[in-house]
Amino acid sequence: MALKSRWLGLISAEVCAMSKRALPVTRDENFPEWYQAVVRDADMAETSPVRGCMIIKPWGWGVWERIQGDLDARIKDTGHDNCYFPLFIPMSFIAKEAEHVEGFAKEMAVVTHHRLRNDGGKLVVDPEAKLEEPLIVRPTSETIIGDAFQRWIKSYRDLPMLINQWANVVRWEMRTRLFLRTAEFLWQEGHTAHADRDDAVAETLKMLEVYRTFAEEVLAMPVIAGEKPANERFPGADNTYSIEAMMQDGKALQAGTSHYLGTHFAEAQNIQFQNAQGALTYCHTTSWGVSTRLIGGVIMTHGDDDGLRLPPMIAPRQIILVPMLREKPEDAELIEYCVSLEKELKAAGIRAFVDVKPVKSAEKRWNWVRRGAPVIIEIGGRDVSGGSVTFMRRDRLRDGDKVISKTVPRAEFVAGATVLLKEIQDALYAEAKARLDGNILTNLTSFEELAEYFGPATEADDEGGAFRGWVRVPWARPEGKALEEIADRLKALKLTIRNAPLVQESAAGKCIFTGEAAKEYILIARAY
RNA sequence: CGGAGCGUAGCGCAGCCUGGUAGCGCACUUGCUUCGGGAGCAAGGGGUCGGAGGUUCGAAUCCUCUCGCUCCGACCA
Repeated sequence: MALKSRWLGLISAEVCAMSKRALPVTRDENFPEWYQAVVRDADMAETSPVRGCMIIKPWGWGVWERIQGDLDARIKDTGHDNCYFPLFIPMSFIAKEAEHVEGFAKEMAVVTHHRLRNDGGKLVVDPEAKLEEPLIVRPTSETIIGDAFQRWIKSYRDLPMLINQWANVVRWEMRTRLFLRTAEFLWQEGHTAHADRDDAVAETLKMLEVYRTFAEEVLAMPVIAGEKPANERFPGADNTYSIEAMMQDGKALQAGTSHYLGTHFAEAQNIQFQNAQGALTYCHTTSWGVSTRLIGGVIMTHGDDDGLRLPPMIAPRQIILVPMLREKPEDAELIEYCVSLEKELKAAGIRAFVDVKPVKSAEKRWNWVRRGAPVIIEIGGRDVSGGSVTFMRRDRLRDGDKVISKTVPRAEFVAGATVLLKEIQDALYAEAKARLDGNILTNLTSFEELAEYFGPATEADDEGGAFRGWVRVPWARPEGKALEEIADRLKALKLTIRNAPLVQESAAGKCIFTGEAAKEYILIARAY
């Protein structure tokens, strides 16, 4: 048994002998550590000199670009136009909507000065350069966009006003994790104004559906779309909807939200229009967004113990060609073969890439495995002479501990490459879908059973302890104080209500919290 | 901001208790040999031990303060 491995000293010799994985830690050993290892070893991102902020590396950025590209098209297809609003928002704007301020006040970055001064060799903030009104760095843009809407919207003929922007926002979070929660993050935020409630609610649900289909079709990440309970609403919203995805440790990840804001912002910012009868009326507004957090969701949905597995649709490079270079004259032939193959694949609309870096081919292979490239081709002399292609599928990398590679005639590979990528996309989705469907418990009828299922919230759970899925229970949709109490009881178990699925059968039985007749089912889970 | 743990080479760690100015594995560089595959041998490069004070003849090691990271709590896309 070849135990001479870099993992010795990290993992026991027995574990090592059993399998050699591309990451220093497995999901079972410690899920949070595994997550960080993937982010690092897949070259996705790293922490920055600024606390809580991240540097998105080319491979991670490439994924974001794919996400942006596809989602942007869907947003435009549903009638929205892109635009851009400033990073800075006058502090007075934020103060306009009471709940909104309340929700964000504790995590806002504030700009108070506009100049530095050299004070005896030391750079200091120039007290003379104090801004009359402090600016806050946008945590979201409802208020500054609302201010524009107020000027842009005069008539019912201006409605609906449908806009979107791709931007960075800042929320000064206490605790950050790369992609999942960073102080600065990237997102798109859609903002719309409508003549009436029905139209605004329809928009809110339409965009939720755009997110759902996007997550499932592009990210291969199955989600459950539903409405958040009142205590989880966006500050200033009448209704908040979310899509929730199940990570491999069973926790839920809110992957996107859509809000019906009623007339709260319209009233606070005087967004009014004259209706057909000439009467001045408040608009109903919505907002909706998804962020770089999606990338964290992709990692925790599809990653395995060898690193990331990217759905082909968002992989910056879909098929990697690794020539088995040996620093010999034949190398040129290998490279030529790879380059011409790359050309053929590109002609078929595939993002192919020849990795000619002067690095050992085995090293290159494992680097691409960790990064999650969907297909990795290795071309040696035999492939060149035989006109064949030897490749690995990242989604089915191993049979036991053995790496599976397959050799097929070159023409056959090229002809089937698009289908192959589609198969990988579908396989990743199917795997994740089976996990989601198979881990929602629906037979619990009391809070005690719920508590028993999840067990006491222990430290061990946080290191990849026992897997706990989600629970679906009937409830009576209590509000106000009753809801607060329920949230507290759940909180003690580290649980939250994720959402009430939009698609569900009519509720039967009694609310497990209040004992009243159930109105609907809700999902409860531990969450990110 | 509270609780716990941790900061020693790019990554993962040992050394700290019992002070004597750094070590291991992987990665990196060079050479030779290998080669349908996460190679072997040899020779190298890289660290002011998170930072600042203090104790001491002498500090990675002891003391104080500070900064940062990870996990948990509160908060959240």
